[in-house]
Amino acid sequence: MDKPPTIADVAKLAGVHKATASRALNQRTSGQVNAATARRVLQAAKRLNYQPNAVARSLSTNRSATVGVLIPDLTNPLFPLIVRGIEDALGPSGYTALLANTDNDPDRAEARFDTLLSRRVDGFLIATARREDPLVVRAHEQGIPVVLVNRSTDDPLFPVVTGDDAAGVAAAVGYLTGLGHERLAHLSGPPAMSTGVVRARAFRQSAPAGSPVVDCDAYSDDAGAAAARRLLDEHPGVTAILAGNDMIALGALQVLRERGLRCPEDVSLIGFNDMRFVDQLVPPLTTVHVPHHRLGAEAARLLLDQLDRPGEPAKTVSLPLHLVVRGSTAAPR
Amino acid sequence: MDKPPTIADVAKLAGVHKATASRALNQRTSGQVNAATARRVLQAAKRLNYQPNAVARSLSTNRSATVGVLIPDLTNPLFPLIVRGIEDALGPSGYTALLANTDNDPDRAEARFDTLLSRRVDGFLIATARREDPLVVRAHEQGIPVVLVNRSTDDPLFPVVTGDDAAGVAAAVGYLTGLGHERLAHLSGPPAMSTGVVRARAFRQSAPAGSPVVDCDAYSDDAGAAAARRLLDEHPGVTAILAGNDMIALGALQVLRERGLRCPEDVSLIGFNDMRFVDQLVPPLTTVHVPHHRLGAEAARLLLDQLDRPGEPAKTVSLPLHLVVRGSTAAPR
DNA sequence: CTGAAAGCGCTTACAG
DNA sequence: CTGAAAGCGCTTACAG
Repeated sequence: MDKPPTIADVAKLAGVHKATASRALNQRTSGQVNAATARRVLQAAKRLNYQPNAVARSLSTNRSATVGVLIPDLTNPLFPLIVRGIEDALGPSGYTALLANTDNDPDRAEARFDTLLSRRVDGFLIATARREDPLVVRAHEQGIPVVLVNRSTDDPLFPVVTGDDAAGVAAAVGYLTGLGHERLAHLSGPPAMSTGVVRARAFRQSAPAGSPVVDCDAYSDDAGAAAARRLLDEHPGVTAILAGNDMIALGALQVLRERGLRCPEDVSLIGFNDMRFVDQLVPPLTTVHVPHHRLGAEAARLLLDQLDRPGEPAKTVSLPLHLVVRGSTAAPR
Repeated sequence: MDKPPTIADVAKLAGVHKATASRALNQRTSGQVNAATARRVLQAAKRLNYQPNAVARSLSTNRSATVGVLIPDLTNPLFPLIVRGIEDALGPSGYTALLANTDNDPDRAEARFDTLLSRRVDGFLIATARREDPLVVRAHEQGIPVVLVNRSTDDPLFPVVTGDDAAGVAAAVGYLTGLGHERLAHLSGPPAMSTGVVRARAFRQSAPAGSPVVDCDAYSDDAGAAAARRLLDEHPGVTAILAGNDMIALGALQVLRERGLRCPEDVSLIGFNDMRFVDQLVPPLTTVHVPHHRLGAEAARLLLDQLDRPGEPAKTVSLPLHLVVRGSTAAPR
């Protein structure tokens, strides 16, 4: 119940000045102090159960050992994986992630960004980027260290860690055509997001010329269902659908059922992400696996690099994806 | 790129002392300053785009406006809901949640707890409690404000927010017996957790005397599958299973398939939690719905209460649950 | 190798 | 109603 011990308490118990105690206690400076003295300080700290006050340290060093993480919504199963990747990579360096959900709302994102700034985060990991993102531009103007993860901006203002979507789409399309499908379609993600356009572009390049592409408003099952209805109305002969992501695939699956089309017998379906539980659907979903945990971990490492050595040339990382074949795909009849 | 403005900059621009600027800027103390002066300060702050430094404020007020949140694993779909509930309830008060994953490892939990303490969180929300939890005891001894959420300890050292598990189990069992089932069984959660024993106890009270209960080692599909195998080996005549949670139900469902038992025709199955996507399984899972978002929000509010008025009598909250009937249950044949 | 001092950016009794 | 001062708990040039 009493106040936790301060460095002054440790110094007094060890019989040294608190500056000396500080040096002894810090990895980086402990070499500056006599070994025997250092030992006394460490003992004193242990006896008092001393825990340095991170708030005070932040104020004096002007670094909070904290990074802001902007995600759309923790409740979307992709992001917990990314966040754990981030935390697992940050942990060993003593950094803590401060999470903020934007709900895909730019105003909310801006507000969260500001409160994170007022908490003096050392940098940001942004998983909410739109292709033209005023927040990202602002961060760049203010010279704040940032790494983009999962989604990118058109203008590459910062290092980015994404999956190799183009290759993933090519693999999916190749698998479908290899099965003998000729009438493919793509239910593409929102055009305001890099993942939406990159996957759509890759689809156009690898699928038979003229294969239909229908945009979804959002990465949601509802948007996917709406798009699937439009697609099937206009192109009833489609035998295989590549969805912009798994949520869209879920919506499409529901529409197939609605219309009495069997999957995969009548229409094959491929998702994107390999999110949790899609292997438990009926049929189990064939999808492109994205290593979200690694995405987060790589992004965190890149940010840590920036923080350690500002001004170093910033890498950009594209992680390989692979197709996971399950039950929602088959040769056309 | 230049340093962000401080309150001294604001004060200078407004032509007042920084103490006055501080008073004007803070809700609670703005009444102490002349209205016109206050207006000048606010204008100056706006012109400079002044954002108070939360770190400096924390050091001087000895409050960080930050709470530590201990969860087992963000990757388990229950917890993002709880966490969002917490964040949504904390937000309006200006508090930020600091998340820590314990992976159900007591040592990790202790380490996380300590680093959160060193960041001077004002209190904790603990979703990782075991029935006998040394960490909870320690928090209590140190007089730190804590609210337990989802799981409780045997010794009620702190306010707790949980679902009304007993009622939920009673509803599930009642529904099953109402359908005509007489040979029920329970695959119970880990006995080290309150949810495990509370649900098992309620099952014993509401199910026909002698109905078998098999413990699972963990709330996982693997543990659920193992337990289901043991159950079916010893009690092949069972016609309805109540699982300790949805993950256990998933494991059980898999074992039913393994053994060529149809669900719900041969065996009815009920889960617990109503986690995301269980409505998309085949068959869609009948389960007891737990309002995880509200659980988190209520717990956060209780903690905020404690923080506002320390020493107030602490409430304990038990939220009502309801059975969601879907396709995994039917009358016995 | 160690100490004395200043400073990080706020807040808050204490005077007036 | 406002200012001057002290203090929160650290770190880090600067001397010696």
